Amino acid sequence: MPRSITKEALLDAAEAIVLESGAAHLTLDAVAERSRISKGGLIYNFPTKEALLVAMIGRLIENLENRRERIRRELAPQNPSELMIEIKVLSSLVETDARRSAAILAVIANRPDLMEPFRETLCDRFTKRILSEGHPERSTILFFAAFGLHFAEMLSLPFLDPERRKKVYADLLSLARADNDLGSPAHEADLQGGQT
Amino acid sequence: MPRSITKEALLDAAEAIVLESGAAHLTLDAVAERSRISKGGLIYNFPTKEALLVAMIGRLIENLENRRERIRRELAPQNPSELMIEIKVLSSLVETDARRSAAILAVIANRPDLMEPFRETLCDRFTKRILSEGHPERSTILFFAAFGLHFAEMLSLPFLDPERRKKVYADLLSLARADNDLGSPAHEADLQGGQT
DNA sequence: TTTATTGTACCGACCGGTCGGTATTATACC
DNA sequence: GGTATAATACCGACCGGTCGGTACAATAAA
Repeated sequence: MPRSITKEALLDAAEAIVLESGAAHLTLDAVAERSRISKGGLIYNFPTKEALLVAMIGRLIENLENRRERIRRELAPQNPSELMIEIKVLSSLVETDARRSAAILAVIANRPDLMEPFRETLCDRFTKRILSEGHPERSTILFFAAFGLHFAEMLSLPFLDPERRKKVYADLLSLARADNDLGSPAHEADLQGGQT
Repeated sequence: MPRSITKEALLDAAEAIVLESGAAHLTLDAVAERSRISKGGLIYNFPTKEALLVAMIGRLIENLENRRERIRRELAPQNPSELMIEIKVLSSLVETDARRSAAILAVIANRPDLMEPFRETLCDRFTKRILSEGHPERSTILFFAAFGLHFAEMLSLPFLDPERRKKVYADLLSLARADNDLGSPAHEADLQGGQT
């Protein structure tokens, strides 16, 4: 049990507040009231607001990594590129989950410095894994398209209706798959076994 | 003279605070202190915090639209698509300008509702103009790639070093140009004259 | 009893905003 | 010209209220 029920409820409440009212309204009292847990209970579980913010990013990263591993297993038979996995991860975040990521905005707003670990995780994955695969120019474009799409959703910018968005993610994935199949038909073993 | 020197100084200070310390630290006292204008002076120019936030988005939109018009004039000989213009606009925001856009985060954090006009502007431009041009699937991918790249820069996610980023923007632009040249070689007049 | 957890009253710092006042300049009247 | 009037731009002390955080008594679990 990595986190208690109480902690989860508090984090849920915090996310909900950010979504509904903006990061500026994320106050300890508001979190306590919304979760129907007393302020004392909140402070017991998260001694400072910083601890709460850290836990919020933590849960977000955890959620993303769980998805990624699940999708990695699901796609394994196709011998997928890291880019394909990443696109699948982002597209798997339906509206609700995508908007939950907006909790990051609360962290950026309150304590930009706490973003550092997340920044590193994200960028490392990109540079070390995706860029090192075949055809970095195309991969970069596909990655940023998926990333941009995700951010648009996160800020609920209604560029695209759900069906169209799904279609775009599908397009991105099939383009990535095409690159992957085309780029390295001979050394499948490298991608599978390589663990850098 | 659309805005006074004082107002500009106050908006500069507000942007700087958001960049350095996060939206939560954007307080009236902080803006006054940083701009070395008294709190009274600040309130004289922006009667409420909301007015300050509105002016912040206003200046951002203004800046973007000025760039767009300038770039539209510059590219006019090439008979550019809206997508090309949009990519050029985003790529013209060098690091400093891109990070200044992060002032939007302050608005989202403090008063998400004030984003509405900006949201509409952005999405209208996309759906009405870019999507209506030839080959919407490719345009969508190119647009979101540019958008994602911009957002990454805004949040100073160091995915790419400056040279690489420039290269990606150049790639996006040449792809957009290829689509544009290929898509409508016969009816240039339509794109030029059509004013919907 | 000990320990873990919760509820609540409270504190001082800080927040957005008000208000009485000042400095400067332009205009009006004599 | 000299002086009263007024508009503009700005100043900074202050107010009511909110914030993150503390103190501590009450309760539950062992």
